[in-house]
Amino acid sequence: MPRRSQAEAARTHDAILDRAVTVASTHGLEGLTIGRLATDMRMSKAGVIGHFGSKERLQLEALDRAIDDWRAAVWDPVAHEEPGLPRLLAIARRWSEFLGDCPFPGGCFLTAASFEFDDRPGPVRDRVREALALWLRVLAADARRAGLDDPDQIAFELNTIAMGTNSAVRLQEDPTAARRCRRAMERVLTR
Amino acid sequence: MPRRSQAEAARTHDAILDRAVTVASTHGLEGLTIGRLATDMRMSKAGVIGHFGSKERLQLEALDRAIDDWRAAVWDPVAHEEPGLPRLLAIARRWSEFLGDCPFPGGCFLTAASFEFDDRPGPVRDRVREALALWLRVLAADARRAGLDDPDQIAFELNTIAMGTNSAVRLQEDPTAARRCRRAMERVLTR
DNA sequence: TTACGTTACGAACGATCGTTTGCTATTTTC
DNA sequence: GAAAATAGCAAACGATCGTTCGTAACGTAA
Repeated sequence: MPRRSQAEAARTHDAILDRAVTVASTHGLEGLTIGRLATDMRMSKAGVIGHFGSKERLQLEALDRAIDDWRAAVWDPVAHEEPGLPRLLAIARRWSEFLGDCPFPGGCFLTAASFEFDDRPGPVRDRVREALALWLRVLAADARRAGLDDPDQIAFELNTIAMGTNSAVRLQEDPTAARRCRRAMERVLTR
Repeated sequence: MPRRSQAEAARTHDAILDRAVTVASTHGLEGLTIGRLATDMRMSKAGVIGHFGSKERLQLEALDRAIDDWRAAVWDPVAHEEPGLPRLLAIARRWSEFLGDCPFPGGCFLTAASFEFDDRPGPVRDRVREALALWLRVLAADARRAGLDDPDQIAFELNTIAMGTNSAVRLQEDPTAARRCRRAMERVLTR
């Protein structure tokens, strides 16, 4: 295959990332391999890695892509809601829907990455941690605005519910998980 | 190294499993490799795998060991408590202590395995799922005994809190996570 | 039109993966 | 005491890992 134009190369880059996010959602960011990605994309390994320089940078770009996707799916639809309890309730609804019917075949990418890298120092872990910490601050800020007691505890609880729900959906294949998730979150918010 | 007696071989077997559980708690059951295990144990790869037959059987034995350890650390100390709310509160205390100060360097093994294998069919996933389902039934039974509304929802919520707490402890290195975990569980039980 | 930059390839690198084979040394069994 | 069973090793298997190299083909800018 000959060289493509720069515009086409950018599309190739994107397509590789799409595939990377899909594969990593089930096999993990570490289980993601250049060779498999190359086969899937009908490219050479060198052609794939050439777009990123190293596997770690590929992992980081895939992670950023997944974060963007997540924000677009969960945060953007509710960002316009009134800050405080109304927005928290909207988040509870949207978040649990997202977990119950996830766009990635392996469930929530960020939850999986959290557990995969929680004990492995490096830029991937740092990035996951940063994204999660930001989200916890967003939740706590709205909880404070809503006048709820101990906003950090509220944020903590909402996040644990979401992570556990991912497991209930994927591992236990519990069809009621999304409903239970929303119910649990609403209980936290309205007690 | 010459052959050892059967009693010594059993000890070797156990020592390999100990190491396997430790390594897998941070690197995952898939990141666990025979070669690394052999180096750690100062054995040959063949000597290691000879005890288990295949990597998958090693994974399953390590998983069973981790399940036993977990039960000894969390369930056994509270099993004698009065079934119902008293035991659930004891579980909340013991479980959150366990999560905050885990014997494995990589945090709760079962939580990690849940997320690692939740989308990968096979005996490992089946075993994790079975163990978790059993635990959920135990929790729900006590919740029912306690007269709590929707016992399955209670079990679901307690489990999500535990899983999320593991992430807060490991990834966020949140020193208040264990306390928040216990508080969240008690709120679920006494509302 | 020429020169340069870049995409992507094929091939190879050393390392490591899980597993198998052949063997030795020892324990266990008869 | 002879024979069978077995723990563990050394070496090698083919496969795959991430990465590097040289090169061809093409787009882009001078």
